Formats: sequence, structure tokens, C-alpha cells
Amino acid sequence: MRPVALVDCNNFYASCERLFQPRLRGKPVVVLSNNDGCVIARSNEAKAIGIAMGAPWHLSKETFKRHGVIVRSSNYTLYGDISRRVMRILSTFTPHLEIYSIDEAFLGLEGFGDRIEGHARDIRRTVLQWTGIPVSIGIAPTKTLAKAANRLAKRGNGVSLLMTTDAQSEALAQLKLTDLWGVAGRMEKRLAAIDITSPLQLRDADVHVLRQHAGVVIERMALELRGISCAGLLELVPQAKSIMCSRSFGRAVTARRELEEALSTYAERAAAKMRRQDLATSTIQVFVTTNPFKAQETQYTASTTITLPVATANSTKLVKAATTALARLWRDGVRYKKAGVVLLDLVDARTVQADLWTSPDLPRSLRLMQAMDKLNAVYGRETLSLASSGRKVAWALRAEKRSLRYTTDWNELLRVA
DNA sequence: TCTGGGGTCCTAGGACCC
DNA sequence: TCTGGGGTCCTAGGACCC
Repeated sequence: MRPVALVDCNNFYASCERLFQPRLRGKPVVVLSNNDGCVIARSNEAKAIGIAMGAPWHLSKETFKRHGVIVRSSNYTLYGDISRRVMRILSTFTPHLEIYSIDEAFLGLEGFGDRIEGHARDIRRTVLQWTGIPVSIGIAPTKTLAKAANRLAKRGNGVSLLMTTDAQSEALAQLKLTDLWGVAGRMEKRLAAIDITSPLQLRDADVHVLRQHAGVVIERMALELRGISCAGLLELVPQAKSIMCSRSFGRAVTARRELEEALSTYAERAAAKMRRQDLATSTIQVFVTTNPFKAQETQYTASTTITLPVATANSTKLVKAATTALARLWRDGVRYKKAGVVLLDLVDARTVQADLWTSPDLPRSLRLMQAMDKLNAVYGRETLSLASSGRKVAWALRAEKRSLRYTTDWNELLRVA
């Protein structure tokens, strides 16, 4: 069995703040989200006081003051920098590293045999010595079990090994369902409906029943808890599947012009982020919501998707699409609290070329159908994707299969067929 | 008055096609 | 014009994670 280690930085943002301000050591520290909205990190001392993750700052100010809690605004540049240092150190301990988040990484640790726990302690000591960041390490045959092991490592002495069934059973007996990676409130309720209320019950449940009543995600989780790996290490950074830019507003927005400006800005920022990754998009989604915390107010959440005939990385086009999308979503008299832009269907920008032509009103004739069938027969269904918007219909012939460019030229498609 | 932002994966339901 | 089954694709929304 190949052991997987999960290395997790303890209270990462709070620990980062402490590196540069030693006076914060031993004191309750919390880090706040953008706009100082709510708590996103807590030191152990802050947790001990009972400060909850996500606690809204404006409702907690007085409590914090009473307990002498030190409050910091978040500094993502700093956290990103320290994260890179930690990851670089981890990479010297194994060739198999998956950076899972800013403060966590999975490590493949095969080949250490009995020395694995000592190796984990080395990793821990080195990271602490070279960066000042304390980490916890959980080791097990699967990622889900490694996550559980990590939780116990945090309660104990920093390293927890769950390589045998006995150790796993004993560990799972100490955890709640919601301690597991992937189970939160909703899933807990759904599982309770089929009489599963503990991690051990979940592990030992009939997978068919799980699949039917709780879905494939939970089915896989049960297998992972048994030591059967359903998710390997992702050592190569996968291409992004979506890029988002969204914000909550400081106060409710009711003017259309204001919302339009915000969405234009988000579209531009998302496009810039996309270009940095050498990607292009043909699908832009816009969403708006009211304030869900004001239960007495009328709620409105909506999103809509615009499909462009061709993938683009052009800000102007995306801003225009976002504006069109807003026109669909806009309702007078709504108090908007949050809005955002999501870019989907990302493709490598270098494969998309601009020389395209779109028929303004292509009829869905019999010829079109026949041509489609022929093209599908020759190149397979995957080679063609239909991009349609209203009455406009265009065909894109994928670059890698047929030619080096996308085309929407109807006559050219007929020639190919 | 003040409750984050950026992601992934899955599923239900409708549109559309043969 | 009606009937209908089987299948795919798309969209919106849910749930979860850090």
C-alpha cells in the first residue's frame, strides 16, 4: 500500500502574521476576510475562546475586545509567499507532491517502510526551523484517511499514522461525520436519513445503498475510508476549468448603472487573469444575488450564461457579453448585494485563431443535418461543437482534429463533408 | 451599516435529435 | 399531425472545500 501524507500548516494565516510580529505569540489572533467582513483564520488561543470560523466581525467586535483578541486584516501576498517557501521545502522530501491549497499538500511517501514516522517528524522539524510555520502530518493509504489522520495529528503530537485497519478503526471512532473531508451539514442530514451517524457506520455501509441515497461522492468516500484509493496524487497542475471574479458590495446596490460598472470591472479582471494563464473562453456567466442574511427582505439570485461564437481572450468582448447578460438578469427594485463573472470552457489561447466568419442567420436545413451527420461519421462527435445564440448557429471544427483553426464557415464545412 | 472569494464536482430537468 | 422511446447536450443550482 502506498502511503499518502497530508501536510497541513496549523492556523496558516494566523501563523504567518505571527512570524513578523512576535508579540502575537501566545495571544488569541484572528485574521479577517476582504473588507474585514468575517473571520477566516484563528490561532489556537482564539479557538479556545470559542470564536467560530466565519464569525462576522461587526457582530463580534465587543467579544473580541473583551478577550483581548488581536485582529489582523488579511495579506494574501504575504501568505502566498510563505506558502511557496513551505512547498519548496516539502518538495525536497519527495518527488511526489500535490499542492492542494495554499496551506496543504499531499505527499507520496512510498519506500520508507518502518522509518516513515521518523521521516514525517523530520519534515515537520525542517519546515518549522526554516520557515517558522508549524505543520501537522497525517499518513494513511488514501487521501480521505490521510485527512482524518491529520485531524488527529493536530489534537496530538503533530504526526499521526493510520496504516493498519486497527489504527483506522480506532481513529474513526474518535471523529464525527462532519470531521470527514467532504461531509458538511447537508450531507450529514442525508446520511442520518439512512441511519448513518458516524464515520465507522459510513465506512461499513453498503455502497449501493450509499450511491442510491447519498450519491456517488459519498460512495467513493466510503471506499476511501476502507483504504481503497479513489483519488490519486495530482502532481501536475491541471489547467483551470473556470476563472471567477466576484465581490460583495459594502451596501446594497439598486442602480443598474452601478451594477453594470461593477460587472464590467469583474469581467476585465477575470479576462486578465485568464490571459496570464494563456487561456481563452467562449462561455461567460454572470450572477447576481441579494443579501441572504436579511431573511425578511425579498431574495433574488440569478445567473445566466452567454456563449460566444468563438473563444476569445479579449476584454472588450467579454465586458460587452457581461453587459448583455446583466440585461437579462436585471430586475427593478432589487437590492443587489453581490455579483460576479465566471469564465468557463477555457481552452488554450494559442490554438484559437481569429480569422472567423459567422453567418448571421443560418437556416437549419436538411442539408445542415446531413452535413452534420457526415462530419460526425468521419471525425466523431467530439470533433464538432455547436455554438448557438438565439437564431445564430455556427459550427466550430476543432483545431486538433481537422485543421489548424476553428471555422464557422458553412461552405467550408460542406466541402469537408 | 457592517456576514469573503475562488474553486471543483455532481445532478436534475429541459431542449433537442434520431 | 400525432405518438414515443432512447439518447446527448446544456444550464442552473446544490454541496462542499480552503
